[in-house]
Amino acid sequence: MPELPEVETVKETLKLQVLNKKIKNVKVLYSNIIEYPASDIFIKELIGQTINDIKRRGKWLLFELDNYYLLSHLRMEGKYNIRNPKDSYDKHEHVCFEFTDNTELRYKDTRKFGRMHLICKDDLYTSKPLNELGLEPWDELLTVEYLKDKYKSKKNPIKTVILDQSIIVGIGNIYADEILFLSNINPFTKASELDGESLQKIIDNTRRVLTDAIKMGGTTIRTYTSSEGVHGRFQQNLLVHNHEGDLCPVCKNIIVKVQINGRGTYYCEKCQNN
DNA sequence: GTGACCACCTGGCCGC
DNA sequence: TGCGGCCAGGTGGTCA
Repeated sequence: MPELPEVETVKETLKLQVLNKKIKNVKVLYSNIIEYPASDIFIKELIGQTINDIKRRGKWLLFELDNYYLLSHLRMEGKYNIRNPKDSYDKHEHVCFEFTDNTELRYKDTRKFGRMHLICKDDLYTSKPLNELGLEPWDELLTVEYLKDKYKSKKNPIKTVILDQSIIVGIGNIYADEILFLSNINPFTKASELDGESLQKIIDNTRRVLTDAIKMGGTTIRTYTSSEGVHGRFQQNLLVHNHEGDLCPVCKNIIVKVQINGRGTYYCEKCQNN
């Protein structure tokens, strides 16, 4: 499933494929994907716009157009593919952007969880959804003091809180397990009970894990691949996630899987004792 | 403000 | 072999 490194990989791939292309028409085949505005307005406003740049904020892709930003969240299995207009539609292709050069960018999403917003350029960071996002992992404002302040009232397990996109963006279930393992932090520990040393480890290992994952093109688990079927290689580096019953790479204890607030969580009971 | 729970959605997997 | 039920997951909404 796309987390920050996967979105970064998709962004870079798309920049090579659709930059400076002008939208001739838009087809919305499953309107629930379009969160804002109504799909008929979404289509009308997109026609004639050119894709001038593609950025990323957290797990959101930001297509910079002439007058708008098209925001796209891939959620679980969203992906983009360049197609020929003559290609038949896959049943999971829900939105199609037709370009003036006779190519198409199609949004495919097996589970239909992905969402798109069309936001006026001036409102990008003051309106939903970007105004509710926390700090990027590499933001210099991400410090122990920042996390102490954000976590002081959080009684939930750190595994739950580290996924909170209003504090740090980009961490999903896979990387949360890896970050907590590298930080020797038990996923059940209440966020408010973490000391400064543990918070610093979370910051350092978040940056380390996500940087490494981006270098390797992200992680491909189960059905997820990025644009054009590019497979990430970081899954080979996963130390605990998806390793239930395997030996811990550090202490050789058995890695266990538990549920924390409904999320599958993999960890080593011996190494992760803080 | 916070936490718990549910809905969204479909393919894969498992047990019968 | 076929069927039913459960699971996976990120996010937003509702309610206490």
